[in-house]
Amino acid sequence: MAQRRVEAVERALTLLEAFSQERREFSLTELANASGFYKSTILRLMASLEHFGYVTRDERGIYRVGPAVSRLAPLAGDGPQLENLVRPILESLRDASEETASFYVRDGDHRICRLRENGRLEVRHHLEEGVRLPLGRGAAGRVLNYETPRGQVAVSSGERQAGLSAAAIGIYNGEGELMGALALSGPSERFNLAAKDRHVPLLSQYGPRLERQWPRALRAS
Amino acid sequence: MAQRRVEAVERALTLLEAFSQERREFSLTELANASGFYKSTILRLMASLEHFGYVTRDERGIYRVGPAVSRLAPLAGDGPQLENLVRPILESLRDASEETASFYVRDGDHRICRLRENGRLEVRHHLEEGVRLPLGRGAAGRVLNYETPRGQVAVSSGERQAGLSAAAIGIYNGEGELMGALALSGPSERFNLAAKDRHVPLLSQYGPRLERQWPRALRAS
DNA sequence: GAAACCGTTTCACCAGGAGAAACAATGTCA
DNA sequence: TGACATTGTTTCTCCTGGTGAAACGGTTTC
Repeated sequence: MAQRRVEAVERALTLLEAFSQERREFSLTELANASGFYKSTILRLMASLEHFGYVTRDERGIYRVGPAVSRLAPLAGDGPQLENLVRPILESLRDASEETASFYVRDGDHRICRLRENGRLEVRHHLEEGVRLPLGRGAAGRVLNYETPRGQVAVSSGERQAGLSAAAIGIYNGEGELMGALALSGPSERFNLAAKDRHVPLLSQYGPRLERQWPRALRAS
Repeated sequence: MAQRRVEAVERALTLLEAFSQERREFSLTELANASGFYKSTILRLMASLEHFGYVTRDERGIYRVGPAVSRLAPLAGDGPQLENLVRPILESLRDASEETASFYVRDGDHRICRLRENGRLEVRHHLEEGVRLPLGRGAAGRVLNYETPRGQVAVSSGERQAGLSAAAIGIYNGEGELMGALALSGPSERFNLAAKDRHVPLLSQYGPRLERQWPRALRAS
């Protein structure tokens, strides 16, 4: 009886999951420890991933994420469309608040920072596009986890990371589906003072504006 | 006797290869036609890819590239490091030439546009990050295919696309390995006039400058 | 209302992948 | 210098589990 999924593929993808911002290089043995698979198995799986450019391997045998993902990344969600739509809003939010503005989408039981404009102040929340964070913790996390009613701004302080505060609002498309979360974040000491009077109103203003511009066909995935 | 690669994994990756800028949505049957695999096979492979977030599937059964690749993309090569290094140079080149500036890396028998700053003029070469182009054709393509001696600027006109001209120079690390190609491109009519006097010298100037800044550990993959 | 087309389910067969152990090539320490 | 540990690689047997083909049920088309 055929399964409904393919184990070998899932193992290969599990290996890819080991790579992260903090850990972007693996030797064979390290991958074996991280995944629990046999080295011979990993060797075969990684050879296929390497053949398609999803990982590279240098002369010392160290594995890294390869260029093929860079090719696919712009196709995720709706490629440049999302960027053209959201980026200008992030820039406005960043300039108006002087804090880091970002747009998160849900990815299973995590959330991914798809776009961000880092604040310009020396002390700021420095965020990278593509980082994967837990659902449920942090303002944007709770919004994407459906813990916040539509149209309401969630705020958090030190929830996911000590000293970091944030505010976020859900972005819904015309059919009422949650497309992502628009967020502002910065150091608690400064952020909390201005949150009520400035950051929350900003999101209440720009969130619905973004929703109004949201194209019917765009799913930020 | 065990193979040295895993067939099921390669089939899954072949399915991902079907997606491109021009074609970012597939129904099951379309994928079957594009890949030649049986529909039942595709259903299983895609279920695994979907489970890990590499593709998504909407209520109508349409497949799209999923958010997991957005998570991995910043890890490719050396993530933000490459961007922080090359982006400022692209901006300078773009401003000095008024044409589109880009940075390509090799990916097997193709090249990928990793970073770009599009020109600001109305008639311009509009390029997207992540596009995959053939090796061997176009100035950057020939550079990455080792058809141009180190330090020399390659020029092309209408080679890959009619009406499009470009100039490119190879970027080598301290060990003399080719890391990528720095390129300028624009509409032939305008570009060719200024190429000899402005664009080629600009690349001769910025190419070596980038090489001097290139960190020992950075491999753009 | 038949034909065409779609996505999905089922199942027998056997290719091919997992697992384990053996092996080779370095690296490390006494 | 030699023993031992650690790394990546190869080999081989067994049997899982993936492929391929056909059948199924729903929807659209004409």
